[in-house]
Amino acid sequence: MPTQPLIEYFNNFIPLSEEEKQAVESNFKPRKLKRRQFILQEGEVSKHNTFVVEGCLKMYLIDEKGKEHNLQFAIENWWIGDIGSFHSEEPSRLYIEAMENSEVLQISKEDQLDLFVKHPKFNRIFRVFTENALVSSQRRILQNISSTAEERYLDFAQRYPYLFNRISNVQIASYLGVTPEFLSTIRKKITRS
Amino acid sequence: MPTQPLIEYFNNFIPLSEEEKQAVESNFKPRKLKRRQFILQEGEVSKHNTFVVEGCLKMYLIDEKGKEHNLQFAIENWWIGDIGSFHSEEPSRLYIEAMENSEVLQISKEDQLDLFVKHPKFNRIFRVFTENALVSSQRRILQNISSTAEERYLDFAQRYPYLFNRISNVQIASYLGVTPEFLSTIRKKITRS
DNA sequence: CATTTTTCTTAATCTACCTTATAGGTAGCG
DNA sequence: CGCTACCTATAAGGTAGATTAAGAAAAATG
Repeated sequence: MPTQPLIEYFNNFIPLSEEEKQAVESNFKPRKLKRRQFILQEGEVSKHNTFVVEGCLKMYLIDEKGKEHNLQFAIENWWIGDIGSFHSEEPSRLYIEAMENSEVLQISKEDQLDLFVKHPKFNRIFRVFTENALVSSQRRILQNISSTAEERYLDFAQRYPYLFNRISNVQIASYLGVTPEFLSTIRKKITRS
Repeated sequence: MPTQPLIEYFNNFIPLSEEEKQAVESNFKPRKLKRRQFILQEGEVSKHNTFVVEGCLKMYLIDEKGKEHNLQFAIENWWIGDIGSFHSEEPSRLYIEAMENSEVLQISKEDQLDLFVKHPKFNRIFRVFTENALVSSQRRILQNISSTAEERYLDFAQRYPYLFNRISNVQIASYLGVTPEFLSTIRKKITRS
């Protein structure tokens, strides 16, 4: 049963009934992704909410100069998706790409609405997930407007050690909002001290 | 009835039954604030979720150098609160302060949970609010890591004209993550061109 | 295994933004 | 109304971080 990890994930959060487990089983579709494969590209409407069973993905913006800016990473047991486009059904400005061969579970908008109506518990579960995501997002904003790149880098290493040891510095630099060259000088400075 | 603006606000979003209106009426408490008055200070646990009926508030962090960094403003029909502290019941790192004499409606955590249980529609309403807040928050992160201060300033002016004409440049600078002095040079450059 | 692509580093030059200081203007407040 | 606090502008000098370029190491790909 490919949805097992997701059922466990929900169940750890709030215990699910058999019907609720069944609903997860039937509404989420498994999908295998190869490294470099996209599940969303700029201009497309985001049709799915995605849970990562195995692997690693990134969501990013490409600016007018062609540079990538990472908004989010997602590894095992994380969610990823352009919520704005998913709800407004307007074209996304973002890309979501597998950084490793990955395995995900996806739910469509209709199926998610259906899940919320038939099993209201998920309304509450997703409200709390979204609240948690908002809290992280706000913490990151405060850090961006109040800390130096070095402080942000050290915090990232502490906060996400599993990501830190899994992705390249180029990707971390893009997430922090600095160039890879400058991240390299930061790293040199840190090891010296 | 001081909760009338909030009831209208909810009702415009999703029509409410009479019992639901009644529940809003009885769970939200009105409160008048004077300019400079705090409804949250660093070290306190955030006990309320706040809706602004009239006036203007800001939520900010004070860093180790004593500088304020604005995370959010709120005027009429906006929500403000430290969601992280509100849910975790851990001390907040943030301040929420009235920038004008204001009138707000506040709900406590128990009352909000009670509202969600007795009137599940609010679960859905608050899920959608939180999603919208997350989308804005993510847009701001992308802007912080990919745009210059000048671009962020022009975007702020376009996106929030009512705020732009209501608060000082010092406050805008703090929100954008630049010093007031540098914002002043940006403004000079813009008017010249 | 060989080849191509990506990653990390270093260094020089350049720019966005900060710091400190000064001063006139504007608004809150008794 | 007048005082005080805050706000805005300006400018000089300083620092964080970008850009460009180039080479070596590591990893992906076939």
